[in-house]
Amino acid sequence: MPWPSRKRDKGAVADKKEPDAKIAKTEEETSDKEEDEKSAKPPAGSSKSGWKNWKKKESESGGEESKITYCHWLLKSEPESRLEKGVDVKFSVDDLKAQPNQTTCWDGVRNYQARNFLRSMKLGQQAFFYHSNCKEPGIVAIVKIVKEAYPDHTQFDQKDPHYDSTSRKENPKWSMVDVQFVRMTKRFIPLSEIKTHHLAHKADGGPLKDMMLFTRQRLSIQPLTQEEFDFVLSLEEEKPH
DNA sequence: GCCAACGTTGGC
DNA sequence: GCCAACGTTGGC
Repeated sequence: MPWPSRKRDKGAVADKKEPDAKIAKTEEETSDKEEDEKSAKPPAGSSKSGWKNWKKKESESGGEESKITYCHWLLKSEPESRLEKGVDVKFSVDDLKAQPNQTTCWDGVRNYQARNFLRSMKLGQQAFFYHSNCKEPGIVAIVKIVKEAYPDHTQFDQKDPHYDSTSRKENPKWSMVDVQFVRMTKRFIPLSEIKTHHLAHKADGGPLKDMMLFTRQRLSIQPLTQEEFDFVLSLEEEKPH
């Protein structure tokens, strides 16, 4: 499931050693191959125009399948307290700003499609910070990727709500990135308003017609096209709806 | 708190 | 490999 990301208040960030995730053992190496393939591509029905800014990435292992590289993202996080296995999973933009360097690791993602998107994130790319499962869902801030995917240590922590007993240290299933606060959006951009545009654009072919917030509603890590990102960003200059 | 959407699991 | 049961997400 697309877990909302959870960050502990550790300020747990990048400089710690990655475990020996590199030494892939043999038994499990194929365990997530099929999931790798099935996600990380545009929805079947999407028009090419919607994805035109996505660049192809050559596969290093001999071109069996070209994958798409995305440029912008939307990250969901829950700003209101909620217990999961006894642990509060709340993480609002204020919590992010309170971290050292206003940076956090985006741990707890336990959905293969979301994981694959995490793994395709590149340093410096920007993402919307989205508040979900709360009174006023919507976009509150912009963050950027400051460390590319590396193993999510919480999968090995039995006390973590997202512990995964099936994941091996030699071949971790789950990844995370580090993200840093960039700025608040000039105003809160509510889901309802984005949805209004999405519905209009479905009729008139506008930039939000295929936005994953609505076509893949439960995905916690979502790519945005340049057009989608730019359009949503343009909303911050406008009167609230 | 309700419940629709939808991903995962497991029986067959 | 199908698909019903189940569990979670997340808007409302």
